[in-house]
Amino acid sequence: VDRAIDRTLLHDDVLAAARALIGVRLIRAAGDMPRRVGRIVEVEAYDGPDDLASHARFGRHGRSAPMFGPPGRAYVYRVYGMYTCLNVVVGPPGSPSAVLIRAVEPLGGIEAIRTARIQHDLRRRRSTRPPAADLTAVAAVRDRIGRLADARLAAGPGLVAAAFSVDVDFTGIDLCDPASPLRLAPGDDPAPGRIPAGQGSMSVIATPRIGIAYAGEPWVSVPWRFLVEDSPAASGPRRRRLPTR
DNA sequence: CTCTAGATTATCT
DNA sequence: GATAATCTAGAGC
Repeated sequence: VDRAIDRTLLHDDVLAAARALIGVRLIRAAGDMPRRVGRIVEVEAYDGPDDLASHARFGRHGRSAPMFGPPGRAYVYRVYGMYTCLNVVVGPPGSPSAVLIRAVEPLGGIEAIRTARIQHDLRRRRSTRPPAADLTAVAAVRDRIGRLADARLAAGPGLVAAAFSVDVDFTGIDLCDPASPLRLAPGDDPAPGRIPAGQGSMSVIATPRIGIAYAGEPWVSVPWRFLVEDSPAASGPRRRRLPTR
């Protein structure tokens, strides 16, 4: 069993906690499936009720209730009717801040991750298509996922949840408990928020957050998205084409 | 390569 | 009743 991260890492203000989560390992243990492990390479910070991009702006009720709880728990919700997003609750209890895990670089259990991605896509397809087993379409999904480079398997918030089989049932679980089916473990980085040399760039950059245009200024512009510069596993289009294994 | 439409449903006003 | 912390396919260049 792995050691979990030190929860006090998450006691800081939300920006410090978000930065500190870069490089941390996300671990998924599911029954008899091989253990899935990845390195967090991209996050976004959502601050208390004043942040008009945050789900906490509606107050302490409904899906966002875990945000108001103690740090280190998961806040998981469904978005756009079909995707799931994983957050780490941070800050002292009562301060409803959280960090969205936007992208993870797969390190272990990669075939299990691929399988989970395929299952997720097929499940999504099943709800919209007739129940007939459309073997051509199923083969197309398997083929598309099978060709993806490892680094693209969890390169977006909805893809992280799909790759690590995170469902909304997981909201509220303790990610700092080494016995949790989904947990956080320390990376072997030389310093918080830093990536070892040879594993890509050392630097962590900050940009505005994605997909929150509704929040207006200043929230659309504050640089509260943190990512490993040039990481091939970060979300969005890549500059360079990746080998497709 | 970039751009855009459309899928889908819990949660919000 | 409207919208959303997204993603993919397909069209156009």
